Amino acid sequence: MPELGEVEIVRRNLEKWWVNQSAKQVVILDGDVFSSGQDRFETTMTQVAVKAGRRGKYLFVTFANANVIVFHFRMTGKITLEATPDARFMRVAWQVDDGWLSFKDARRLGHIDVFSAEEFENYQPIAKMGPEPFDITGAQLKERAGRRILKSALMDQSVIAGVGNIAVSEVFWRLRLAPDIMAAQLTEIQWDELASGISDFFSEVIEVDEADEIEYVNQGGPNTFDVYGRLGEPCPRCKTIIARQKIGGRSSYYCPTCQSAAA
DNA sequence: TAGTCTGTTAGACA
DNA sequence: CTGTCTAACAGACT
Repeated sequence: MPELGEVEIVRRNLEKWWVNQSAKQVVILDGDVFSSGQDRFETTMTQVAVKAGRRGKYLFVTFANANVIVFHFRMTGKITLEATPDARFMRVAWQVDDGWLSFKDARRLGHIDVFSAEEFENYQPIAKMGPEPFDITGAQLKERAGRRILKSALMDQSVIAGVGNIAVSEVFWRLRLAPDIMAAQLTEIQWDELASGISDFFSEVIEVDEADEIEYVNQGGPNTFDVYGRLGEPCPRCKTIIARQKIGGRSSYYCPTCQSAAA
């Protein structure tokens, strides 16, 4: 579920489903999901969950004993609530008042860590992460991005937290930025538009996609985006056929007319 | 079928 | 340090 908006939706769901309770039963179906702390997982899960938090694309739950369990979904991970759990793709499951929560991950790229409070403080991916999109100005974004290809800079989590491949395609289309534009080419006004555009995009995702289970465009879910995943379809603005180009190893979808380099 | 795609990111390399 | 590429993995689509 991977970009910031979807992770935030799961965080809110966990606040409803899990916080103020402890797991009644815990089942580990695939111990490989732990990149650290498997030996502390079950004892931590017996504690009451105090808070569900998020930084960028990382989701974490803080427990009564101050331990923190961190979830990262990578490409295809999710947390579901089911009355009768379906074991397909399930890696870990735990029972709460409303049913069974489980971490599911078809591609098995996601991971879980169990940290003490101090270890969590020092967890580098979060410690080094840039500001949340809701808390950054255009000028700050410009300074942090440096002089790289803009897309690469935005996807660097230490520049700004939570931006992924879909957000880049969608926000670039809205602002009419060419997919391969360099950071140094943006005007001050465009930096401001970019900072607010990213923040608006995530706010909308959270609003539109809020649901008990996240659906992925690439796994049969509906495509609610303007250009992402729409190769060969007409641009919603000008009807030019949407193209695709790899930038920094990741596909960018864009309108060759609206998003010309000169713009 | 076989090849190509996929919402991520750490680590290897130039 | 910077940027670029790949692996990790498994399923869906062409």
